[in-house]
Amino acid sequence: MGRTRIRDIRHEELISATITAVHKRGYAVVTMAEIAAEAGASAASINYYFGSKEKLMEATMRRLLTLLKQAMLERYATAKSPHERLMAVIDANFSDRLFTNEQCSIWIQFWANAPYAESLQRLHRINRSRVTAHFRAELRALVAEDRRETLREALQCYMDGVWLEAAQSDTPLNPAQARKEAREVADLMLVSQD
Amino acid sequence: MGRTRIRDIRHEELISATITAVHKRGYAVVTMAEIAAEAGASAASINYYFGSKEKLMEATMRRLLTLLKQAMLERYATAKSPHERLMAVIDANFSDRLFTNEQCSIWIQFWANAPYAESLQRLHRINRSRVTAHFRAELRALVAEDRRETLREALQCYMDGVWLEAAQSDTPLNPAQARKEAREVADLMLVSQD
DNA sequence: AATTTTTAAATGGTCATTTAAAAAAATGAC
DNA sequence: GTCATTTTTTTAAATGACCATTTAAAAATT
Repeated sequence: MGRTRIRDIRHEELISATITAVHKRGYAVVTMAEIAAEAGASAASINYYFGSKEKLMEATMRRLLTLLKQAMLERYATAKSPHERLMAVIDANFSDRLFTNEQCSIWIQFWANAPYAESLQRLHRINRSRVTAHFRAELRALVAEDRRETLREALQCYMDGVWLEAAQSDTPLNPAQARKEAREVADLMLVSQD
Repeated sequence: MGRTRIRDIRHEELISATITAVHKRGYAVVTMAEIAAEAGASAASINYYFGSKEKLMEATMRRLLTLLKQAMLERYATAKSPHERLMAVIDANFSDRLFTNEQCSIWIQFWANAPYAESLQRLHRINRSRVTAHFRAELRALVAEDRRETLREALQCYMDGVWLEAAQSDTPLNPAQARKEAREVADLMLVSQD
């Protein structure tokens, strides 16, 4: 058992601290010392556990992707129809756990820096592909082929845009409201199809 | 006449160089020396003309906002109906002059850094307010009141999302195609209204 | 000759990463 | 259980870069 216990705990702590510190200070300027302070550790220990600042950022982004994937699978489990499953993908993106100021903020930070760091770009693409695949699968049963891709693109861009706007907000977000609006928008687009 | 001629030329050149350099290297890591090299000048001359790196970034962002405003006004001039004016706002955002890899890229860079720099945040808010106001004004004649804000939000988020995605692309963008799709999306949402 | 523009070099500061040593935890023989 | 030994974890301090900004002087323009 607990062979790697401390190692795991420190990974958790330092990734958490990274999320908080990047949100507070911005990816562009946050320092190892600031992240370490946030976790009550020293900058040197980050390198002991992660090897470099870049690898820490990569691990942090990977954590965010895992959270989103989990939220998506959770909701998929109980959804029965294509329409319900489409809404499950939407709900996952705006779930209480994910749609917070801190996470929207850091998500955008990674997003903006993805084009300049191979490792971030890879992760970013994997994530987008997954969401695209889910949308395509469910829209197949809901929308005529000639409009399907337009609608999928529109929905995905809309969701990205909501996150982008949320990242600028300095008042607490309202995930339930965001889900409701996103469902309305999706239905608005689907209506003209039946 | 030409009293401030050279000054104006240098401002132009250095802002252009900033756009290119930030696109190439990222806001997070671009240096004064790189920007200067892009313009065939020295880092010291940037400080001579702009005072500091931060002020250069602010001036560059201001230039981008001016371009967008101009594109919007140009198209507004020939639009006659609310629907045409709505499309004018959309077209402006995806005009040939603005919807390029370089500009989408730098726009996202500024966007991501706005929460951490007072001067950028101010400019960013001014811009969003302007777009919001235009949309509200035109949608008033096109959409019932109870759905108006949802639709406006959706459209704005969609457009932001398209820019965000464009910034990740490494193949040349297609502004005409983007305009066509955006119009389709807008009409799709308007259809369910009449 | 006076003013504006330009830059090489100096300055001062910041930061990621490494190093070397200390502290803490685990191991295991008794 | 205890204590010496080995391994893991932690950090203070050193290192070596890098960079924005300033300075002082030269070059260009008026």
